[in-house]
Amino acid sequence: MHGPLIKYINDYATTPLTGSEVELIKNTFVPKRIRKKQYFLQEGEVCKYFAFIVKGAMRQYSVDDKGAEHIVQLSIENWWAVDRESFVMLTPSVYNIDAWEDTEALLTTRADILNLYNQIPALVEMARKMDEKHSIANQRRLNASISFPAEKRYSDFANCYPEFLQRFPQHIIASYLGITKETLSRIRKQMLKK
Amino acid sequence: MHGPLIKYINDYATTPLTGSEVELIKNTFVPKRIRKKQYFLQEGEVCKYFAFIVKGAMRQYSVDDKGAEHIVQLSIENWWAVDRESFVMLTPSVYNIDAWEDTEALLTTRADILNLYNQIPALVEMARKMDEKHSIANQRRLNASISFPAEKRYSDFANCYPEFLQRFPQHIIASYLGITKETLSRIRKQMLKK
DNA sequence: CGGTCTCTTGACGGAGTTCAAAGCTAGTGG
DNA sequence: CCACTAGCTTTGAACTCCGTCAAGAGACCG
Repeated sequence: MHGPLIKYINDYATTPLTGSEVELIKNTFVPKRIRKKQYFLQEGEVCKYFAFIVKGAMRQYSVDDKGAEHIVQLSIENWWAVDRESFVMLTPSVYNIDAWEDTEALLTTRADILNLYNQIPALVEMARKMDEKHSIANQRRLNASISFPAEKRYSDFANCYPEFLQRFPQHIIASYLGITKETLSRIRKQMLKK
Repeated sequence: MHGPLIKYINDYATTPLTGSEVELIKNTFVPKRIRKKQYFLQEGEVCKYFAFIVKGAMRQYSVDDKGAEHIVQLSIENWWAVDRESFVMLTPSVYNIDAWEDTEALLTTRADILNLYNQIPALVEMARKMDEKHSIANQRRLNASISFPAEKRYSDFANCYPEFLQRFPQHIIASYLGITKETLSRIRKQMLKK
């Protein structure tokens, strides 16, 4: 169960985890099943857990005044699911996170992970690199959202994350891109002509 | 000259910097003047330096096919200026960073800062917290850009960063929000009526 | 089967863009 | 002290992309 997480950390760190470090991690990250449609986090709650996805798919979204969902993050295997703002600041979250497919995840709390940071340098390194990667991806997405028209955003997304097109339906992708499902449908039709 | 940076780090870290650590930092961060309109980074270059702004204001933006600028980041005193993607991955940047006002900054390279991370735990801690904060801010902005209409994005921005309204002209703010200067002008007119 | 979820299509409306022109402001030099 | 310029903001009119609403067509699953 913890294999993918250990591999993930080792891939990011310069020196591999020792046996005792692996044990620590196994004791700290607790396996949890989240069934399709089940909430991992609901709006208004504090996000207590940081989840590493071993299998499955999750989505993070806000809901506006009119009840419309806006997807801010999609995650599949070897990704993380968490509302960082709520997790770090201990403030109520404005987001919901739920499972789009039946999911197996590894959960840890803020206290436990801070504790691990003190004991496992490789984990600190991994966290830093992960944050950097995350930060970069967000920067790109932000730049795309203010600089590019919908069609280019979609084709960039399709190139960059082809797996996601298989795993999530179109109206979810549309919401992630900040457009409606109808607009995405029309864009795809346009693109076929070329 | 290094005072604000030392203070900044101490504010983020749990234990204050020792005298020798302060010395290390002073030797690693090199002061640099960047005059108004002068480039700190040009599109196509690799971003070699990480800048802490002691005094002044800078902007980071991309330029699209039609020559229009899209502001992705604005920074003033006690903020950082860098294209993280280029800095970390050593890839040519798609952004420009230039000084909007005469600026005094403290510069360091990737090699030097990685080196410092090994010697100053407080700096690692500061970097982690800074990344977290940055990540959170980006998440908010992203969510805003796909969830909220222009007027709400502007009023949120005005509440959150009132200093920026003083320091940057309207057309810069408009670009940062992903709208045209004309639209922002009309939005402000609307808001005055209320 | 019937129900739920998903995708498509059309007609209409609205938020925001584009283009063009004019007004405003602050700094510069005579 | 005034004239001039450059950068910034405002305004109007036409247009465009995208959202909204509504209806229908597949597809999948119990």
